[in-house]
Amino acid sequence: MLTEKKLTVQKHSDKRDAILENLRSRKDHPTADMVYTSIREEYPQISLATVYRNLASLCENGDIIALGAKGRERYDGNISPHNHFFCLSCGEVEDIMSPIEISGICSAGKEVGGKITSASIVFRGICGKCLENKSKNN
Amino acid sequence: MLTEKKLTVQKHSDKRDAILENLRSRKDHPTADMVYTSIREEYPQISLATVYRNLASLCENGDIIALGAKGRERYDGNISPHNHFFCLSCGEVEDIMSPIEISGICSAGKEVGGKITSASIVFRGICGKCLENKSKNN
DNA sequence: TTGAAAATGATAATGATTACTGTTATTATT
DNA sequence: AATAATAACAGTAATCATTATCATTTTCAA
Repeated sequence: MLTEKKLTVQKHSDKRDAILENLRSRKDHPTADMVYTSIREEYPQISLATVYRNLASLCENGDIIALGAKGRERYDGNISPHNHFFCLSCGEVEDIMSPIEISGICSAGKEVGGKITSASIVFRGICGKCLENKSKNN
Repeated sequence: MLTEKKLTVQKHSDKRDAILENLRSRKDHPTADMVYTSIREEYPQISLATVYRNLASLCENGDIIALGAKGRERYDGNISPHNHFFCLSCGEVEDIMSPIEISGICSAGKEVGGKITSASIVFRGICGKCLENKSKNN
């Protein structure tokens, strides 16, 4: 009945380290497949399943962030608080590093019956590149 | 080459009206499948594809909002500005109606090369129901 | 009424992610 | 160092939400 997650001890993994390092070293917000392509330069025989598995455990460890993108998930190796812009046209995600202040989160916390662990601002729109393409094609 | 979206004239559709009415009349944030189940009480022969199609066009019309939930999309018939809380455990979405003020969006807009069309705050955490279940099973 | 185009139902196809299985690597303990 | 337990792995099948296709029906302007 109770679906307890079996508590396991994580062992060392070169692949997981490499995936974390890969995400930390880049400034974009790659999909699992993009990480797979990139990491294969170092580990040509790595399996896509391994990439997915390690991305999931890195998220659980709090080492990286899953951005909650639609359709294909995107990951961020930068875990310092910042916000994101999602292009509705091409799916690209950009960092919004400008400091943004939110007032009223406290009352939001009271409104939710549960526990809030994170809050961030999601900006949506059309990125510069897509705007360009659009103007070319009209 | 240029993938122009063919400009079509939308014709009247009872199903689309019913789906919009369904979303407006409920306070939760159903998935496409949940809408399908509900709307079949009125239109037992409706196809799931029709539900998906109409949810998409209602979004394009600006009549409803897709919340960008992970895995399975969720829809909201309330288009007045408000924010949402996503439960990381069960996927439920709750409204955050408390007025929340954001300052600094302007500078964020400058930072993005493109055009920002919407901004909202995403709260994540564990909902009350999941917190309860967790405490029972420990 | 008629004809063009949108909407629909049924279902196949797609594509991202997860599950499974047999094998390999890690690590604590002899 | 050898052993044993189990986490991590590669390869691949399975899952599942969503989209595409296509033949038919409905809408609606002329």
